[in-house]
This record gives sequence, C-alpha cells and structure tokens, in this order.
Amino acid sequence: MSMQFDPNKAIYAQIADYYYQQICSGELAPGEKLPSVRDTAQRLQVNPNTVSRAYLEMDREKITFSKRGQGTFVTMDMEDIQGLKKSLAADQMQALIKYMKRLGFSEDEMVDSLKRSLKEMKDS
Amino acid sequence: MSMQFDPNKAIYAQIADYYYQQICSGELAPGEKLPSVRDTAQRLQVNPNTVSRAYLEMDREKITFSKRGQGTFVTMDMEDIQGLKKSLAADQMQALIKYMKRLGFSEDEMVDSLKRSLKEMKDS
Amino acid sequence: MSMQFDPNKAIYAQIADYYYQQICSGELAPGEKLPSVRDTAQRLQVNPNTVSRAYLEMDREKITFSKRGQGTFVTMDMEDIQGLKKSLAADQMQALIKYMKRLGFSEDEMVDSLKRSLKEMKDS
Amino acid sequence: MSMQFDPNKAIYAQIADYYYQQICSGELAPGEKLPSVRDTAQRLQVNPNTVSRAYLEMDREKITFSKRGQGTFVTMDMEDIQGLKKSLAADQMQALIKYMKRLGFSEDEMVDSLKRSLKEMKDS
DNA sequence: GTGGTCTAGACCACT
DNA sequence: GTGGTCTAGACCACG
Repeated sequence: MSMQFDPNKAIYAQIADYYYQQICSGELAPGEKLPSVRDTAQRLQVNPNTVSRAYLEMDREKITFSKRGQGTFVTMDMEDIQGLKKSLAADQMQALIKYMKRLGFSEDEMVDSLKRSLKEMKDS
Repeated sequence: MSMQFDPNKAIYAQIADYYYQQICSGELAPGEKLPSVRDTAQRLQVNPNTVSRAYLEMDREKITFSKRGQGTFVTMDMEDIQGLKKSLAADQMQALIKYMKRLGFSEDEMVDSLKRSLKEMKDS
Repeated sequence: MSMQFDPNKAIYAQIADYYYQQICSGELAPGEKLPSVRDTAQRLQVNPNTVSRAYLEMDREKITFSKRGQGTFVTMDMEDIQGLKKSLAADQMQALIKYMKRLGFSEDEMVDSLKRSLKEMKDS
Repeated sequence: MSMQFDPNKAIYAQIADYYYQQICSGELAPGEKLPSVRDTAQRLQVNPNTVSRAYLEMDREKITFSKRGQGTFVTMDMEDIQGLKKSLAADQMQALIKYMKRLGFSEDEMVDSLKRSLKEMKDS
C-alpha cells in the first residue's frame, strides 16, 4: 500500500477511513481478520500506537471487534456495515455540497450536475 | 492563510486550484489583482518559481491574465469563469461517483443520497 | 545540430518551434519518440529545465504526449498536426503581411509578388 | 532603437537591412541624411567599422550615396528605391516559400493561405 | 516594484 | 534510464 497522509487530518482517522472503505467495498469481508497492528504500523511507517488508536475507533463504531490474542475482525453484522456506508456517503455528500455552494451552485443545479456526470461516465 | 499541501498532488496545481476556487466563489472578483508571485510564495512558504508556474497555468487556461510590470489579474470574461465552474464541479462529481461506486452504491442511490443530504443540511 | 538562438525569443519557445517544424514536415513521424529531455539539453547546451518546459508546452498543445519513464512522443492524431501546420503557416503569413505593408505593398501586390516568386523558383 | 542581432547573420547586413526597411517604408525620405556612422555605432553598441561596412554596402547598391565630409544620404532615384522594395519583398517571399514547402504546402495552398490571412487581418 | 526566463542541482515515481 | 516537480538564486524587460 504505502499511504500518503493528508496533513490536515489526524493520521489515525485516515487509517480508520482507509479500512472503512475496504470494508464497505467488500475488499475486507465480514468476519475477515484485519492485518495486525504491528504489521500495519510497519507498512505505513507510523507508530503502532497510532494504528492501535484507529482500531480502537473502529471497534467503538462497532465496525470491527477485537479478540484478545487473536486480532481484529470485521463485524458480521451487515446492518452496521450498511450504516457505515451511509455515514461515509453522507460525509462525502456534505463536503461536496459545501464545495458546490461556495462555487455558487443552487441545489437543483447540484442534482443536475451529478446526473450529467453520471451520464458522461457511462458514455465514455 | 498558510496552506497545507497534499503530498499526492503537485504544489503548483494546488495553488492554482486554490485561486480557481477563490475566483469561482467570487472572493476574487473579475478584473481584481491577485497577490504578487513573490508575496504568495512567501506566504505559502514555497519557491517563487512554483507560484509562477501556477500563475502560468491559470493564464494558459484564460482564467487570469498577466501584465508585465503590473501583476496578474482575474479575467473579465464571465464565460471563462462559468466554464471553470463547470469544470471544477465536474471534477468533484467524478471523484464522488468513483468513491460511491466503490462503496457499492447504484447510480439512483447516489442521487437519492445527495437529495437526502441537501434536505438534512437545510433542516439543521 | 547545435542551434543558434534568437535573443528576442524565449529559448524554450524556439526549441518547441524547432520540433513543431520537424513534426509538420514529417521528419518526425506520428508516434515517433523525441530525443530525451537530457539529450536535447546537452546537445543544445541549455539547462534540462528549459527543454522540459518546451516539451510541456508541446504536450499542452497536444502535439506530443509524454509517458513517464518512457519518453515523449509525437501525437498520432493527424488532425492536431494539421492544425499545427495551419497555425505555423498563418504565423508566417501574418509576419510577411506586416513586413510587406511597411514596404508599402497593397494586398493585391502581395499576392502577385508571391505568384511571381513561385514562378521564378520553378524556373531556376 | 537598441537593436537585437540574429547571431546567424552578419551584423553589417542586418544594419543595412534595417536602413533598407526604413527607406522603403518612407521613414527615411529620398535625399534625407542618415545618422552618422559614429552615432549609429554608439547607438547599436557595435564597432564603427561594422556600420561603415553597412553604409558601403548600401552605397554599392545605389540606395544611398555618400558625400565626403557631409554624410550619407538616401538616393533620390525612385526607381532604385522601387527596385529595392521588390528585392526585399522577393527575399521574404523566397524564405516563406521554402518554409511552407517544408511544411508540405502546395503552391496553390500557399496562395490560398495568404489570401485567407489577408482577409482575417482585415476583419480583426 | 511586476512577471518572465534561465541555470544549477536535487529528488521523485515510473518502466 | 524516463519525464515531473521543487528549490535556490539570478538576470531581464516593463511601468
């Protein structure tokens, strides 16, 4: 992997987000074991404590659960995963809406713009 | 200001993007003078050449024009600015669509999600 | 080669012009690889950055395209090359017209003069 | 003035060309006195001998004549000036034709291109 | 002062 | 090896 971090956001949150996306997109299946804290830390060249904090955060959100001595696993509760998906989507949507508003777009124009982009991507 | 740069994207491109947003949102009005290359460079703690390259890029896109010995100014052609707005919006939309697709959203669900987020933001 | 540069024009622009002519005249075929930035720089005795800027300019005009780690290549889109030809020709024509006007030639006389020169060159 | 010299051409020839243009365009009238060799040399930052050689060349071509102790003057023979005009024009035309041929233009296309450029310059 | 250009030298990501 | 980017520092032409 070798991730690049955005200096504006806490690294642990970016690590959590990364796993959130892996889980939502199915690249990490329900019940699957996440890489160990130590492995992840070495791969990303960050302090293990930082990774640990990310895992704690994911556990707290019920997206993962940890078994002492065994590791951290993706939740098997599909509703939690669905909830996460919606939450991630909502975050992205909010950021987009803010951005478009700054550019002077009305709400209807945003919807139109999205539909147009969808059509364009299908064509190409 | 004191900007934070995303290490994944060229700095000069991020500087141009910053001014693009300022111009599209009207914070920099048509005909208004941009800060000088040297001022911007010092403020952002980057080399003047890097800023110069950003200005060159904006000039080339017809969003600004430079007068030797006087400075760099926002274009007075509103059509060029409108075109830029659309282009920036399309870029954001494409990024969003990619992200949502990875999460497993269908196209209709994306439109629904946008509408829901718009409503929520209005309510709060 | 060992080019001589006109001090009135930016070196990078003259390098681009040189390649433009090579491409339009077919000495560099569509799809053919241009000499590397470093080679060109050494041959012309200029800084690699200056050559790089020329290549950037040509890329931006869609006359060449660059592949990271492989090199810079002539476009395979013949329409772009045709457009370049017309553009170069128009530039030369404009310069000529200005010059002839200063000498007091009327427009009809210019056309006559061109025809006469064409005939003379064919005869000799 | 402060001229910039093309390193590919003899400086004295460029100086002569400069005066040729001045004379053909009427900026230097028939019978008018040219600046002294010494003045021209200082103004152009070249050796007086170089200027002298240019004046000699113009005298030889009957475009100017020199009176010992008085200076160099534009010829009053309008036919000589007309001949010079034609000669300068022919030189430019030949250079243009060579260039256009390299680009792959046919002779008819050259004439068309000239006519089109003339029309465009009138419109703008 | 302004932007425009050039040199020198460095590091990166990609094949 | 390739092009892409960045820094440092310089000189120029213009107003």
